[in-house]
Amino acid sequence: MTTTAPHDQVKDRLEQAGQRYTAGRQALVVFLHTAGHPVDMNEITAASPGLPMSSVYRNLVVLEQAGAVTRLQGPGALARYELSEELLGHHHHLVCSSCGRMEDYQVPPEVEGALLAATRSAASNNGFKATGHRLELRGLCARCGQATPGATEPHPLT
Amino acid sequence: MTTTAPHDQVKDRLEQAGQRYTAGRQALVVFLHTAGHPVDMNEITAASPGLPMSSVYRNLVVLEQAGAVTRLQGPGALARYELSEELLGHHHHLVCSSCGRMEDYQVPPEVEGALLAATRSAASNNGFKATGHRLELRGLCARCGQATPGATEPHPLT
DNA sequence: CTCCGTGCAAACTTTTTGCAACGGG
DNA sequence: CCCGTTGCAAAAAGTTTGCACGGAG
Repeated sequence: MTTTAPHDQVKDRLEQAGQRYTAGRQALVVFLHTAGHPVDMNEITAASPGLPMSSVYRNLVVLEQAGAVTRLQGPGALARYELSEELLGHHHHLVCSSCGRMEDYQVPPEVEGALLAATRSAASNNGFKATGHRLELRGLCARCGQATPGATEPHPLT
Repeated sequence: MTTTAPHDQVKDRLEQAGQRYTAGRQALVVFLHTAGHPVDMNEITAASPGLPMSSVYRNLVVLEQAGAVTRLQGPGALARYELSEELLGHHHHLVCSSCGRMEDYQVPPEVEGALLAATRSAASNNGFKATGHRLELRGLCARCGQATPGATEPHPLT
């Protein structure tokens, strides 16, 4: 699961963008990589107490612009971040409607094919030029399975 | 396109929740209904200058809890709202990666079938109990088709 | 020496909440 | 009358920005 973090690719992308692959950025990439699922600010700061949020946000912006990180908007107000599909490969997400947690998820190839087809057929629709797709499977994660079903309140932490 | 707004269903739902279907709420429902796509606060307040945002937010919460309105998190920071699927029927969205605008979109039945199948097969995955799905087709809307492709900045307005 | 990156604090944006006044049933 | 609803203003939550310092190239 914890295969070596994609430091080289990230470094290349950053340097192409005229940015350095500093210690803080490496730590961020390692954290995103080992987390294995899209993380939010709470998770990041919980993992490194004292780390200033502004630096984290700034580094996330830099990494996003370099194409190394993707920012996702979950159901809640908090943004979530993960390594980009260019590093991680194409995938989708399971989203817990109770706590907002996300997990990566690969759909079966037939479904992926159907989504590709839908993207292409939508390419003509309404003047919209569709270029990609994003699927969320909503439900309850293991933690929330038994708690307040139907609710939308966030869970304690992580 | 502008079939009669679903006042009766909304009213029923609100009354079941012990809430009234006031003028402000009716106006909101009419606006959501005639807009025909998920709208954000800017669009709402632009349509009714002077209307206090707090009331709009509160009414949206009430309507959401009554199951008449759904809150969507677009790519940007602003939340978008539309009439719930219970009123509008099941559908998905085209999302402009440049300006954040969303349009409703029905996928072909085969794709919908594949999504259902994926939802069911994910039901077993990771302890996640998948109960529904949400598909976004990303691309450029008609307005943004020629402008700054690849960018993620919002467009002027509406 | 020159920039890029960092930390801190303050600003900003979006959304929520408290409180007093209003008005329909 | 009562209680849900409204408006205004203040607060909260999340994110962004300005500025000065420090370290890498």
